[in-house]
Amino acid sequence: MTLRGNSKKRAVGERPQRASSRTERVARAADPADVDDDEDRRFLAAYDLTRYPRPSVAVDVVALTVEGGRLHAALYERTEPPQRERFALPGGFLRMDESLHDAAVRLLRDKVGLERVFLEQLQTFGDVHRDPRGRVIAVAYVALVDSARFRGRMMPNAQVARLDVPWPSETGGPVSALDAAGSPLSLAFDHADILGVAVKRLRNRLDDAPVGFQLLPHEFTLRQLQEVHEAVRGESVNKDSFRRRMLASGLLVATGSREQAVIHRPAELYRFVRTSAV
Amino acid sequence: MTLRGNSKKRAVGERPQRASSRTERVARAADPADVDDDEDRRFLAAYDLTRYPRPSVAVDVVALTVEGGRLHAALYERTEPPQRERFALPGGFLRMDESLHDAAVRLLRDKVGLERVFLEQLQTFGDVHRDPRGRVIAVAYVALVDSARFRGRMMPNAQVARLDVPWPSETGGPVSALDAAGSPLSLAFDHADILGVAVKRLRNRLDDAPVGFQLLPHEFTLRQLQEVHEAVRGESVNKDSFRRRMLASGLLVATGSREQAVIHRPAELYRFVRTSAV
DNA sequence: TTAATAGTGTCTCTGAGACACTATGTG
DNA sequence: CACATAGTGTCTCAGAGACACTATTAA
Repeated sequence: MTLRGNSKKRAVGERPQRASSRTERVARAADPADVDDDEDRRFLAAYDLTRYPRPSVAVDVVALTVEGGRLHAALYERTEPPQRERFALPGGFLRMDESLHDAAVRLLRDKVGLERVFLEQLQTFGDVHRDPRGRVIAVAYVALVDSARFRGRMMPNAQVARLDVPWPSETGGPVSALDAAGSPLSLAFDHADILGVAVKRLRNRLDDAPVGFQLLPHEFTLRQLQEVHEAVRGESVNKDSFRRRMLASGLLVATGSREQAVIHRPAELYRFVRTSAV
Repeated sequence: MTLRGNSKKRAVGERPQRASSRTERVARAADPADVDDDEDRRFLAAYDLTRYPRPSVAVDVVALTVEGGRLHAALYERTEPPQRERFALPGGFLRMDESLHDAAVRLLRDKVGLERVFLEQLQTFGDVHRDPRGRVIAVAYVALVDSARFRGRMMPNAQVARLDVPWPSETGGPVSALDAAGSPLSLAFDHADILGVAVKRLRNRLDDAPVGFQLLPHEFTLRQLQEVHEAVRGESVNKDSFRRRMLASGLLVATGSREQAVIHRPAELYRFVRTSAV
């Protein structure tokens, strides 16, 4: 490894050539990719990341659904301090052997009983005093769920709480959660802010991304899809242009069957076509 | 705190009333906000977050600019292992007394010499093996900078490297960085992916958000703004409709003065009007 | 005057909103 | 049959692209 000084003067970005003679092989060993392997191995053997102060890292999941034309989120009443009796997002601390995404999947499975749902990173919240236990940064994820999948899965201290979004369009701001009677729930930590960011992001994504189908059963009518969009946006949308836009998007495919047991003309059932971009 | 059992049976979401009698004051003390204060204080005194394993948390900044009609990012050649001689985003570990945003501001100031620039959280990267030193999650920020502000501020082992984005539209994927001669730089860790997510996000935001002005000096011509948009999108945009859209957006205000020392008709200089939404 | 870009006027095309109309199920 | 909602046809309006034309500066 005496070539270190020389190798550093090598033209930046120069690519190693295939080589067979002795000198060329030495030159090739000076390529960053090879140097790393040897040098790093020794460096890392003596290196201890945990010498330095580290925050705790939590993963919180905003599991959103639409029920009765309104946005809802899964919340748990905390049974242990701190902030006992307040309502919190399902969450927990990141384990050392799982990725952030895997942690969100695990928490959704263990705390809400849901698997195979749309899941996407939202944002990381890192204010110094956001958690009274100490320095905890929270990586928030958003899950979009068909409301039927919640049935019977909620724990006794949990509920799917209706969200009250006090701002129009994509303004942003905290969001409050209401119980079945319409009274506001006391939210733990900065979870009202996290809910607000989740709703804001979802409203934004509705315009361009193939989002919204995840909040419905596998087969659905255009009317149902429109009601989901209206619930997310918090305002009514034009029926005609909504139909045209959705049918023209190529994201929907007609199943040929129609909805059952309705008092009026039954609508065509559609299915979501997952595009290559997703 | 013997009311705990009772207070848990209290109707969910019930609001505390203002009260003065003894019994009412006890009932009021059962409100979560008050319970927390007392109960939490004792709980937290005995609680130690650091008993549990924690990852390290780094903050990495993607400082983007446009030079010569091309996107560039500030990169540092690593002088210490691991991955010495590879190029990395300016970054560092989060301190316990600063928020994530404050850390990004500090790193931008200390490592790139920039202050008061547009800065926004991008995404958090948390694959288990993304850093050979151990479990490190990285919260990435994007800074948008007028290229003139880089002049003379770069450290000797740093450069503003041209980005080569190998995908069209908002497809996504890793992005490579090129040196002045056009040869690819070897990027450290998962920083090619982080750059890719940064470019993808910027392309998306260009459509709806007041973004792009941050990449230009305080006063600029419409032509300059168009070149920035073209550099970000990686494709040419229609001049006429770009002008109309920008002027109609209300985000620009004419200064009344015109550009100097050009070989042709000088263009009006505009300034960015920060809207209330931002 | 010429070169080069700034900036305007106008035509067409496309997509959204509005609205009237027809279609098809239940009771 | 009436009722309620599904679904279609068509008009209008606004914004984007295209393109021709005028304006203004330096050399």
